[in-house]
Amino acid sequence: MKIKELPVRFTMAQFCEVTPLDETNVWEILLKRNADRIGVKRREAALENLQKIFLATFRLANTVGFREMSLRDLCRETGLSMGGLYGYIESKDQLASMIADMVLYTTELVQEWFDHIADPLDHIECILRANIYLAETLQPWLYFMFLESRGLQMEQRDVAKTSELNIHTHIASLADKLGNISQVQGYLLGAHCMSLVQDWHLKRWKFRTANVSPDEFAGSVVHMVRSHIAQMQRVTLQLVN
Amino acid sequence: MKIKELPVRFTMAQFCEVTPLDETNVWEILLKRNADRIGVKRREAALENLQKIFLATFRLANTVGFREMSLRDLCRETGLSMGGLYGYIESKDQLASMIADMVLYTTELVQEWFDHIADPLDHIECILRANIYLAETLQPWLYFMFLESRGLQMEQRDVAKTSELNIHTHIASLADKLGNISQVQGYLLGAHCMSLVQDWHLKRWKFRTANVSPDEFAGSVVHMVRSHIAQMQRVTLQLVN
DNA sequence: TTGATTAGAGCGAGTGCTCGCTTTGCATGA
DNA sequence: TCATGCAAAGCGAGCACTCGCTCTAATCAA
Repeated sequence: MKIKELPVRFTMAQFCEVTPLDETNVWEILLKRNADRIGVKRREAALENLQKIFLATFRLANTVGFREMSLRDLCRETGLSMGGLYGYIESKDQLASMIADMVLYTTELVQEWFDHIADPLDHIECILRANIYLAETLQPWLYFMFLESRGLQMEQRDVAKTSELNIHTHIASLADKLGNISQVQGYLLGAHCMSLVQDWHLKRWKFRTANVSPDEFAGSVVHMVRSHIAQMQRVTLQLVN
Repeated sequence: MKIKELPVRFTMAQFCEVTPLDETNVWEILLKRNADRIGVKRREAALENLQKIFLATFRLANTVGFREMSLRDLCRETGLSMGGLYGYIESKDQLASMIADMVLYTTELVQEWFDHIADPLDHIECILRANIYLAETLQPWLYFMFLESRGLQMEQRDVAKTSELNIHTHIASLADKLGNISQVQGYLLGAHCMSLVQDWHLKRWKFRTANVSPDEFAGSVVHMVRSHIAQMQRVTLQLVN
């Protein structure tokens, strides 16, 4: 199935079928995008160790924080030595940069997937669903970026902000197409959408204990956004008549 | 004006009139709650320096992060010396604990302010508005807690989570009173409310550049939540008939 | 053997915190 | 009014320690 064949109200399972970003080839993409910096030649070992390093980084950074996670902790957690670790990264900062790069790459990839959808409301629903399902697959990556971006170098620092603003203004411009919605209302709609979507990876602990599925969550978010827009149009029409 | 005299759709200005948490007496509360640990006796100087220390902490921690902010940075920023600083705090960790304590104190204070409001929908609106306006006054405190709670000691660690869960379940239980709303729907409503409210202090940079006022933001959030609830009840009724 | 990979001691920079010392603010007595 | 005395408050070099990172000897695979 291709992306263009997805129904508007697509599920997590359907999304996973069409996306080129599942949990196995994430590591291949990572290796490919940083091939020049990674000294280790044996591809299999490299993939395995990359996975170890990044999963351990997420485990440590997402519980105590990236800066307070020492490289000695990381070595113990991965089973690698200091020297071994430095075959894959060239500095601790650059380890964070690789994560930022990966997040930027994937979010930009999704950005244009639904430009073929004519109806602005449906277009918004697709963007919401895609970003929630993406946040399900890449949760530790996105969570890391949100919480640690302050500690990164200038270049990576604004990745999270720019990515957010891109989607935000995209949704606002779609709202503008609907008519009967003021500029401020459209702007706030965009903000609310971002907030609701990000909730899925920011509060993963909450939804896991409550046993809420990504499909239920996405359905609820979409319902809320659609109700909000419909009510705005209804009220404005009342005022106009 | 008393809290019980507030209209349901109260504004930021009205909220500021009734709340005992404005920007000046925050420091008095802070001093009072930590009087035993603060060595400095002269009240005026103490208040002034406490303000300097905490504002500088927010400035530094909210740009580079609390753990990577060194106490020497803090000294430079406040104009105090290392020894002078330690007249007000007993350790760097305890500086963070004071912030956590303050946040816990204020959020618990607001918790029961609107229990006299009978209509669940109005009750929810009041909770939403109060928490947004509170987030306007205490933005750096709440932002700090959200981003740094991982780095704190065990006791302070869950302050943010517990506080969030309290309001979340409170809203969910109010939704339950409305009838025609399933448990999952109510739970997700609570989650969405928290997410939308927190957006105001988490993305302050965005709303500042876009020149959105707290009243506009609160109005939009309330509109969205009310539309969502109304639509849920409408659809369920249709299914029932 | 030979090239790739690992191990882990070691380095200097930077950290949170202490402590002996100096400066400040203010009640007192003339 | 003004010198005096003395806690209170502030200062900052120095301590022990951890950090990110490097480097060389040992080990492994082919």
